Amino acid sequence: MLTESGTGALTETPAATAVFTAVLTEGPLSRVSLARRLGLSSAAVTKAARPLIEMGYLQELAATERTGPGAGRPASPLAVQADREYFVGVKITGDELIGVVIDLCADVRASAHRPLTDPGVDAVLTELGHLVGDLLDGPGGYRPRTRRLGLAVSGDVDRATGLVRYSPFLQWHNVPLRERAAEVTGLTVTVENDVKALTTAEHWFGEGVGAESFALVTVGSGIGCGLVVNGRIVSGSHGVAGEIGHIGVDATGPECHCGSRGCVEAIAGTPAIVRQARQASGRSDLTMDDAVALARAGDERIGAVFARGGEAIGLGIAAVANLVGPARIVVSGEGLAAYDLFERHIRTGFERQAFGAAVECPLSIRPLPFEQWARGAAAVSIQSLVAP
Amino acid sequence: MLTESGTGALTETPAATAVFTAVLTEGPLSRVSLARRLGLSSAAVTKAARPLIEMGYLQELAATERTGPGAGRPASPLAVQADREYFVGVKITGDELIGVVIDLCADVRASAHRPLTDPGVDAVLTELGHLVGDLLDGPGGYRPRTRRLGLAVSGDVDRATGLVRYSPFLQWHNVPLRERAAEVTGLTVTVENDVKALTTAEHWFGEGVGAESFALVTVGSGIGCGLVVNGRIVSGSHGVAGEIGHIGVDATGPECHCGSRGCVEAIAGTPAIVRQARQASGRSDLTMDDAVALARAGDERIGAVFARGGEAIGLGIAAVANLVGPARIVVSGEGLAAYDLFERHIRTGFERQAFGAAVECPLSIRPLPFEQWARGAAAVSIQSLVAP
DNA sequence: CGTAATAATTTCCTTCGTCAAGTATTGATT
DNA sequence: AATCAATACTTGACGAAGGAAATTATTACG
Repeated sequence: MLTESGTGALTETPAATAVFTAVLTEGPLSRVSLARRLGLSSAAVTKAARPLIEMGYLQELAATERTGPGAGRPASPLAVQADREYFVGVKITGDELIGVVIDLCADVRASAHRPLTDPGVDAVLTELGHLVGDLLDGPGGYRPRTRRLGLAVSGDVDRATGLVRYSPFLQWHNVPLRERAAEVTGLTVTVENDVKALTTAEHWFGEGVGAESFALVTVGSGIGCGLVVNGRIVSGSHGVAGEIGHIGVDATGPECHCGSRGCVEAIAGTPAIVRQARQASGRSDLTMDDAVALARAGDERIGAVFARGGEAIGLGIAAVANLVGPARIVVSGEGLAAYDLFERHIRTGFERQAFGAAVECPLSIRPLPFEQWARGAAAVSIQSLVAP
Repeated sequence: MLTESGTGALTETPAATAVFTAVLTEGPLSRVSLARRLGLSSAAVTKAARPLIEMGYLQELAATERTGPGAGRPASPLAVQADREYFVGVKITGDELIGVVIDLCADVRASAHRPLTDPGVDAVLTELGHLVGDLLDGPGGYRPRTRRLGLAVSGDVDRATGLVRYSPFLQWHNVPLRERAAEVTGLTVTVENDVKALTTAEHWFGEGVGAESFALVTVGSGIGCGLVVNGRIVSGSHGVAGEIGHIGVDATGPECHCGSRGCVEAIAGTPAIVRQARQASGRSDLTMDDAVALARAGDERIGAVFARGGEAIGLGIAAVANLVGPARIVVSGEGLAAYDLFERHIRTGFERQAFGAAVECPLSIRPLPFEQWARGAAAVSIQSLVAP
């Protein structure tokens, strides 16, 4: 059972929030190093940490062996008590709900999914209730220590109010998802755009940790981009941000559904890859898996499709790097399941177009298990606990 | 004579900084409305404002007439005392120094310029000393109330240290400009990248006031972009940010010096416009002014050059809008002296490529007197006084 | 003139974080 | 072993910042 204040937020001082966030994201840290890092006195850290330890959110680790030449009392690092609380995250797509339970360290403890036959709001909420029940009342026994649920939805989402203004795949308009989901599940709900959720997760718990700015590029049927600048997620004033799918990279390229030609998405999106692979092979029933298999087996024409796609992605990434100058960039997404076919070409495209020192921006290119989308949603709910 | 603490920064509390910034940027405001706007108690505003009034930075305006039906004590709005302090700003280009004196409201009070024959650091500093002397010891008598100098330089500048890492036109490498300029002028110096300085000025004193995020696109020999996101300027981790000049908008377009084809800059930069106008007219000695005159007179081939350029700019702007979603966008720069020839086409290009609701982003398109660059530099030095 | 309404100020109080002093724990030196 | 220097952490007094609520100021309206 959890015992803190009613709404559940850790009602702490700014210093306590900073301390908890730092320990959460940057692993075990001694009080003194926290003080240095956060620009606080060590006394302030001691005071801020005490209630967090008492509430069981932080624990003191055994002293580590000394480093450096001098003597001195060894530090007793503060670490997150991972099992103190669990968080549910659910990614809602047009045909499936994917859910996970994570602990305070954002490690996935359980996962489940449910197919959706009807993307209507009511049907989705019913399924959501079942999914959350499955996750929390199953073997792990997570229910008693779980209070929060994060939902990730593609489209225009207002995180502050939990309103889904518009979600294209679900065809939802102005759905007050936070309230609805809270009714169904009894949990405190956070709703966030899927790409932003994933970006947040990566910023707090992944490769974006410590970066003042970074970008997450997702490759799938669409090409998206989440941005963190000056330590904060970029939201876009008109509900639009991170749209890199329709940057033009090849005016002679294929037509895009947006009306233009040679958009990144029209070359490198999963459907575009499949279409081009079918053309190249002459087999109209070719699947993505087939295309990957053929390319890996050395089919040059299909290899060229991936090469061209990778390069288009790289050019899009370069545009991001040139414009906002992130400290690092992560490229991920279902479309990168075949990342071995893409990687080199992404780098080629990036290096071709990146301006000046922007080429030095580290690129991480790796596939993304679909479950990570749900983890992103759950990570947002951790964030809402810590920094509401 | 100015009398505050040694270094000159207004050493205030966070609340005082917020109050002063709000009055500075959002015009006269009563204490109560400031309190509401800033989320403070009115008592806090009273306390924060008092020393600022005593120091002469703020003044209390006469009560304005009541609004609304009810009665009540009229508000006495706080306004900036524009003449309390003056600021010098200098834009350093490869062949000229442009300087201005502005008051606390960022209104230009004096301006001057000096040609540069030698872009070497020492020569520039000597000229800078003369320019500042001309500005401060001239008719306005600004010297006694001037302590700060802002410098705007193109290229990679570290504002925090005042180091010019690299400036392409000046061919400067790692010049500790802040220290050097402080020696020469005896003023407290701030150094900033020119586009960022202009963006900052627009954010605090221009059309960007009140916007949580906005973008300033400069059109000149290059195409640049300054960004404010979540209320803060975007700096770029590797010294690169706002580079939109090399987004590809037409793969069949002219070659660009960057090695690619059809970059915005290769189509719409001033040199590109001139080159294309020469081609279109067959006159190899055509100047920019000639091209503008011919286009305005109805020359269709040259008009098409501007049309194409404007559209390219619009496409680049759309990329910015899609990626960061600014609340508004200002398009400006010397290249827009002929903005009547560009404007419609910029909007066309923007609307063609802007994604979803991003088309609703308000675009301001207007020319930019060159002196504004210097004003931007001076505005940064105001900012360094208020929020160091 | 009172009275309601709004603005600004004052007083008192809480809270947060710093400072400086003290405690704890280690390795090195005698 | 005893001491010392170095580092980590804790404690308690203090100060500064901002809030709450009462007080004063100034208006419009009856």
